[in-house]
Amino acid sequence: MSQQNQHTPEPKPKGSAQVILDAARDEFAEFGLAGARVDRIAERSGINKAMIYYHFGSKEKLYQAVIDDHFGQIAAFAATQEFDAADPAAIIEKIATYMNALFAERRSFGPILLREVADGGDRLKDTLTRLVSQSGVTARFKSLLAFGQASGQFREIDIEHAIVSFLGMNIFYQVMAPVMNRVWEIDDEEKFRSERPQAVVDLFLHGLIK
Amino acid sequence: MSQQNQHTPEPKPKGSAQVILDAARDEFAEFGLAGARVDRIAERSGINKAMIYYHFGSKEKLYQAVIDDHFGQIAAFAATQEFDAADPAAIIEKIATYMNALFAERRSFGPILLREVADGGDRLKDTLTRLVSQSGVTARFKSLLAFGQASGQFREIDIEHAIVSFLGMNIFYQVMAPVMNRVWEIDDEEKFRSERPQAVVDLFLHGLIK
DNA sequence: ATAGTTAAACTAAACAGTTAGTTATTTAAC
DNA sequence: GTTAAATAACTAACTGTTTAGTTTAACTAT
Repeated sequence: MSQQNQHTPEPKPKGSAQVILDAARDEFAEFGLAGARVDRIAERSGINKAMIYYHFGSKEKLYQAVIDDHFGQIAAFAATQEFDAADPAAIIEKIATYMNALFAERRSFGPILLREVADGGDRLKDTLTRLVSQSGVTARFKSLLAFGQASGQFREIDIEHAIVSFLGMNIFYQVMAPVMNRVWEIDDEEKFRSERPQAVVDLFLHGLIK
Repeated sequence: MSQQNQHTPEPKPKGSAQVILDAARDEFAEFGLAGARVDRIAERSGINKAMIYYHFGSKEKLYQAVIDDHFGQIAAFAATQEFDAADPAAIIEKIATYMNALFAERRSFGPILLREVADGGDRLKDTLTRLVSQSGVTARFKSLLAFGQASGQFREIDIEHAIVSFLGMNIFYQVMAPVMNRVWEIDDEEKFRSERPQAVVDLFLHGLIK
């Protein structure tokens, strides 16, 4: 049964709080916290403005709820993943592919992230720090590179800088795409985007290897 | 008369349009176009609000003027640079160092760029496209990589992806610093920032070499 | 005269947040 | 199992404030 067929008397596909959250996500991605209009979120969601205040209390709290929702979903996905492979290259490729998919599938995430960082990132720091430390990506990535160095596969390089470079290669295009495409005359965005993880992994691994 | 001492009748170190522009740059970097307040720009600059409209016409036009001013200064600097070295590694290092210095010295540039990209980047595309094509960085970078490949120094790699990766490595930390520092526990931001160009060039070149 | 400038008061619109009241759904009492 | 009370979900209209942008009436230096 897809939704409720037959005898179920309540046809509620989504709670209205979730409908508001979805509309708010799009509004905040498009206009930012200061530029977003509560009336417009009400219009987009088809739900009365007073309900937004009823459910979320204020525009600011609604914005925070959107961010928490985003990171909650990422954390939920990350929790299901296993990174205990013996092959460093495979793990690196897996991370690159996941990050790519994250930005490709949740297009509102990029703009919200950019604006939030421009605002100083205060609403991000706690949630993101918790997500990063709980999922343990940094520690795993570090031990992975350290292992590669110890076993003589990888060159001696600064691990912190390598992580930042890896993240930069991955995320930069995903969030900058609208401008990059125009300036560097990339016509087929989807094609280029889908090629990215492989290109990143290729350059990164060659950069590491002795 | 508090300002003018002695005999100088015009104590004008900067035209007031420029003073407004400087104050507006900080305001827009901090709050974005929608979040910026014209009254606050007047207060910051110490110049009456009416003068802002006298000189710039509207908040939107003032914002565009700030962006044009930024890119104008970058273009002016780029015009003085010479990239005709025979050594690919030296050119790559030069570009990395310049990009680093750009974001380090003009801290308001990062936030404005981020917000502008989140807004779709329309106010950026024309100016940036002109700047990139006039300075010819892309063409030069491409021919540089192509030369390296032809001469057998560099591996066969996709040049577009390599450029995007290089830019990502360089720019990502510069604009994301406030959040990155916190999440990845980077204590000495200035030290890390200054190390970046070398780390980027090192990884990138090793990634290219056969 | 003219261009640049200031301070202050003003307007019209936009906006976040509220209110008073309505309808639906759940809970408890009989 | 029906009813009444309580709570949750909802609405249209309103309020008070903020804001971009204007105007006016002065002043200063060329």
